Amino acid sequence: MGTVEGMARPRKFDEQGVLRDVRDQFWAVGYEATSLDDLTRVSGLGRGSLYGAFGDKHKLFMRTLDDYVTDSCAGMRQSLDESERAIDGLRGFLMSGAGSLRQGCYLANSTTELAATDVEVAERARQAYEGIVGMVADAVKRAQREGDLPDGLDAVAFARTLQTAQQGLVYMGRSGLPAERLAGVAQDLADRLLSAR
Amino acid sequence: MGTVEGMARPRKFDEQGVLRDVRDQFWAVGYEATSLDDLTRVSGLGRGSLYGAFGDKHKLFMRTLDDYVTDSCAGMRQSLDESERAIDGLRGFLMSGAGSLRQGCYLANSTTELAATDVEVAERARQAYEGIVGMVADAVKRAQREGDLPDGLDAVAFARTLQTAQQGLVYMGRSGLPAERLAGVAQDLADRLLSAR
DNA sequence: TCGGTTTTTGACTGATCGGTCCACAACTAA
DNA sequence: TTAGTTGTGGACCGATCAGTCAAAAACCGA
Repeated sequence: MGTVEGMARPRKFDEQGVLRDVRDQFWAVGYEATSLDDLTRVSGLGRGSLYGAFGDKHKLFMRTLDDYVTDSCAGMRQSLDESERAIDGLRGFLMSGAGSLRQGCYLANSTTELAATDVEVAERARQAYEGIVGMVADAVKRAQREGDLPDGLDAVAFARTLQTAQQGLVYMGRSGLPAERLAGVAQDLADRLLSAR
Repeated sequence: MGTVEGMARPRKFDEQGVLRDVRDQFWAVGYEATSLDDLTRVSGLGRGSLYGAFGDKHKLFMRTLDDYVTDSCAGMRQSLDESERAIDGLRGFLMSGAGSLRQGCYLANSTTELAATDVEVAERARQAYEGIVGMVADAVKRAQREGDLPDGLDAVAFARTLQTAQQGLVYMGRSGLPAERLAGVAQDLADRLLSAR
């Protein structure tokens, strides 16, 4: 950590790089199936360094999950905000569920594996989905102002519907549905849920 | 096993009951997080009996997964066939995704945890979803004949869309979305995807 | 009752688990 | 150079892992 005086030996590794490698390992095979030997292997760090820098396995995992959620939400926010018409952003949000394929969504995978037994993971998932619903609902309201969605729509409820459909796409990709079929489903869902009627 | 002669000691346990208890344990915490001690505890059987009757941990797991898939598919088929109008069966199928709540779907949970590394699980998931798509597509075709869905619809493509939405509901339930909100989303999705237009 | 067969039980094994610890390396300030 | 501090690597720990095995128990046909 940053020291105030008598600097001592500096770290040899790149923290962000290690977190990315560790996250990818958890992502690929899950939390329980990842051993500390796996983590030292993919990171190139010894156990002492890993523990000194990030704490135990669970703390390290939560760190990667938090970073992922933060980055993902920021990306979504930006993508939704940047689209000239909100309806295009919403379509992009929905279709993004078809993009991750076999890898799935790190948060979704972790939630499925752990949320029932790990309250910290459950709480992160709850916060993340609440945040996403809020962002999507904002975009829905903008689309309403822009005349692309009916005024009568309950923005928050509709945001949850879109989020559910998006997660369905993520799951079908994870489960092995071929990319072209997944893309077709995404297109179909977008047309049915987001077509200006 | 069934013996031909000199019958010997009969089994003390109920195979179906053991399989149910074991499945519930895997279902609750996942495959990797379940130890053999957990399995002996919930089943009441010793390790030898468990191995003698079902083989190792993975074989036992696959057995519970196969049974679950068989039962689930049979239930779906029956539910779809029994509905007087196919559109009602389809609605029931979609809404069933909101029924399992925190427990989720055993196959979906297992697929998320293992499909990326376990080809047997991946193959079971593929077969199951192909079968379900076929059943749902049959119901879609019936609904078309009954005038509740437009004739121009690609039944198989639309079946995949419904399945994706249903899995989205399952996931949102697993991730902790409160029951009443989940029910609302299910209702909304059903109205949007299955309303006779 | 008894021989033959299968089931049951739990002690046991080697491997691996997550986590700790410490000798040593690498650096800064003086 | 030296004292002080922190990072590194890997040996090591007790616990737990999945899986094996043999002795005892429980049943059958005869």
